Amino acid sequence: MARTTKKEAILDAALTLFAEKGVDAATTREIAERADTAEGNLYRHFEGKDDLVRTLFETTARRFADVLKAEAGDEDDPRARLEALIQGIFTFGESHPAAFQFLLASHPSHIPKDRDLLLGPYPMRLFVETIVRGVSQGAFRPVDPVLATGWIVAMAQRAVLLARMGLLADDRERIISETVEASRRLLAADPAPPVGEGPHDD
Amino acid sequence: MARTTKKEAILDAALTLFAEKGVDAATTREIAERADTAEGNLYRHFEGKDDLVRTLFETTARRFADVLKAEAGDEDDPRARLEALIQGIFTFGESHPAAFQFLLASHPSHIPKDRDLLLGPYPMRLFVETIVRGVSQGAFRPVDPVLATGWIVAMAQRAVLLARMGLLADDRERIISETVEASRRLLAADPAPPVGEGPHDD
Amino acid sequence: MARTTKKEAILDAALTLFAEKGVDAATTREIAERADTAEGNLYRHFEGKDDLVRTLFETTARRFADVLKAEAGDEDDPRARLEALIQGIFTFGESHPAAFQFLLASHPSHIPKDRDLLLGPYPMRLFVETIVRGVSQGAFRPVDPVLATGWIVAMAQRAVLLARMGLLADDRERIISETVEASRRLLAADPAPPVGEGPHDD
Amino acid sequence: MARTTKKEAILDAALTLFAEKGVDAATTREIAERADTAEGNLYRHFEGKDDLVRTLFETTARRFADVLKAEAGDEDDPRARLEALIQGIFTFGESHPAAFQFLLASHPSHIPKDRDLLLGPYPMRLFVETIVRGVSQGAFRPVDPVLATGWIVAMAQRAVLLARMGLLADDRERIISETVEASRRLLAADPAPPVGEGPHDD
DNA sequence: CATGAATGAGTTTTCATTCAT
DNA sequence: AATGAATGAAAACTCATTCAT
Repeated sequence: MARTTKKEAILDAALTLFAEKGVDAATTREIAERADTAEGNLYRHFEGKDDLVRTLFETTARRFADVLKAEAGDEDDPRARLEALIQGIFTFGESHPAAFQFLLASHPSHIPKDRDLLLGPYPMRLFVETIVRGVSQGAFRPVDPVLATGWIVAMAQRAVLLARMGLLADDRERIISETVEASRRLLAADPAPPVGEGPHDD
Repeated sequence: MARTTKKEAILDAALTLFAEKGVDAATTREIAERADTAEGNLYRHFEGKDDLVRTLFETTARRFADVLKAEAGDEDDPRARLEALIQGIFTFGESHPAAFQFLLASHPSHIPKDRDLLLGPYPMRLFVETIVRGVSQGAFRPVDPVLATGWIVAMAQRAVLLARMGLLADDRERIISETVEASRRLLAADPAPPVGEGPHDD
Repeated sequence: MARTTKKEAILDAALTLFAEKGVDAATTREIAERADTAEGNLYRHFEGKDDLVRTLFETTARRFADVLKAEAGDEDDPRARLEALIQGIFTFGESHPAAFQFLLASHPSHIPKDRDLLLGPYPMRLFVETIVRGVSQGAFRPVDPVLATGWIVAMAQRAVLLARMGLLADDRERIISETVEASRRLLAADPAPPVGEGPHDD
Repeated sequence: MARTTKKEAILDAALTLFAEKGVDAATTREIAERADTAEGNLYRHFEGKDDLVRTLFETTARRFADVLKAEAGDEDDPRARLEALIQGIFTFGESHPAAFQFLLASHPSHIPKDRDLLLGPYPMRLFVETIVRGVSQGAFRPVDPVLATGWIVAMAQRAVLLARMGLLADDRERIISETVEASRRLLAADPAPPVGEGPHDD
């Protein structure tokens, strides 16, 4: 009683294999086998292996963004929203491990357009926007929002990887709260200095 | 009377190509061509492509560690030492761009032994040791040193990548000092609370 | 609408070439060419060249055994049966010259399991069984049946080879009858000695 | 304190490897390694691999003939001489196992000239000559001497192989005496029939 | 004589893609 | 839609032979 269509089965199989061994090392034959279909059938649903990769990048990135959005909800406060987004990275890493690995470990040469992934309609944008707003509202100290996004996303991703490799002693909850706390410190606005004695930036 | 041996030429060519297009996409033919040698000669110096990858991992990781050590010198203060190490990541990213890219972007399935790269005799260990010492001396707040190493290294690496992709407005110096400052905030020990009024942790 | 499948064509081509030039000297390219197919197709039907060799050993040995069985029919008398089996070696050598050559001239290092070919479910067993029976019935003189099988099979095979090389003056029929006669003399039971005057076997 | 020259070391190494894995499967690199010399040096002593094969065929065939001659001595009686020659096959098989295997198992395509090996100045000729003489003297029954040589040599060779494979229960001495006895029966002249009662051949 | 790096043509094998059914 | 045999270009790898030292 398969609820999934053949096309979905192919996408699933490909995603898993791409994550496991990398895009190049995964063969169309393996993908077809794991999707329990004929190799030729793959070309009825996709233009070729490249198309499969492209499609997967888009859907997994969108799925990632969806998880982040769901986690952030309509939270308005930049600090709370940012923390929810970070939590979302962990959630996604756990609920979609293959997608997480695929998005992270694919060689740049396979990524359709680097800028898009980072700044396009996809995941990173949510961070950048939140940080931009937080800085302008004074909730965060002034930093380049793209750089700060890079820092925070990289931190969370690395935390997921280290946890997955069994290199961290703490449990899941603790790792997340530690990483959230770290991001808080990273962006915390400095306490307002006594009037008339502010720092000189020049 | 070339100063470089053929073996070195092969390693160089392979490193560049592996970094550019990924290990799988780089062919032995390309490598040989770029090294200006016959394809077969590659197999006199290495057991095969895999051996080439393994060798490169080891030498580039070691080279990375050497740059970090050189940058840190015999600095003893954990704070200063950590900052020097971070500076080292940028230095290495600039002086050995192909090695940097290769170490970062190779698919895990090509990495000989993940644990070794992170905790073995190689780069990451320098960070972990420094943080352990800093925490025990009270210079840093108490954190899991492996997790903190992950954060900081990931931050710096991502900063190098973003800069390389032209996504950052600031100049090199500024990006480095920002990233160093970020790591400082990440690990800064909290000010000692007034006696008798400390926070309750339970 | 060829009656033969591509797989059979490949096996045929390989057998011929293996017999002609030896397993090592026959290339997959030649095999594919002679089978009128693409080289890659060879690897859909077989795991590799080794698999091809293995498969051919099994099928040709079985085919050899089949010819022997057909020739021996349900003949019960050990003498008659043995002579039919010897006749079978010649028949096989003529009807399947490539298979005959392949079985004979392949280097031991290519033979999957020497014992099997000689004593396993295959050709030689038929001889051994017949000789065992003949000895126990007193039709043959007492000899090690394995050794006797070796003698007889080797004799017949060598006769086929010498004939094929044009070194024998006699015609086919004569060579066969001579060889059969030779085997008869080889195994003939000694005439019962007059009672009381027999040789002492100590 | 090597008594052997480099050239001899190369011949030895090649013979062993050719016997073990076949001419094609043995590489010049292996041969050089086993001879403890440089690969290139092989080409100082021989024109190439083919020359090595040719040389080995000649020397091993000659060595085989020498063993046979030594065994036969100046024995004049055809029966005794033939039995000594058969004994010689076993002697050679034991004293020069690699040479024995090399002469036997090399693919025909590597054998310089089949006729020469069988009938030329080499081993087989000794058998043919002895049998021709034995037949003309009435010591042996009338048979094609080439065919009879083939039978007897094949029998002895096969006996050596079976013994080497551990398929024979009897000990060395017994196997030899059995094989000699077999050849005796093979060629024994029929008892002269009473005058006027000769056999009818039709 | 000796060495072993270098060569390049050749080998086995892989794999994305096509196509007849 | 589905199949899986077939294709062929390209991949990794081998190896007899050459050559500078």
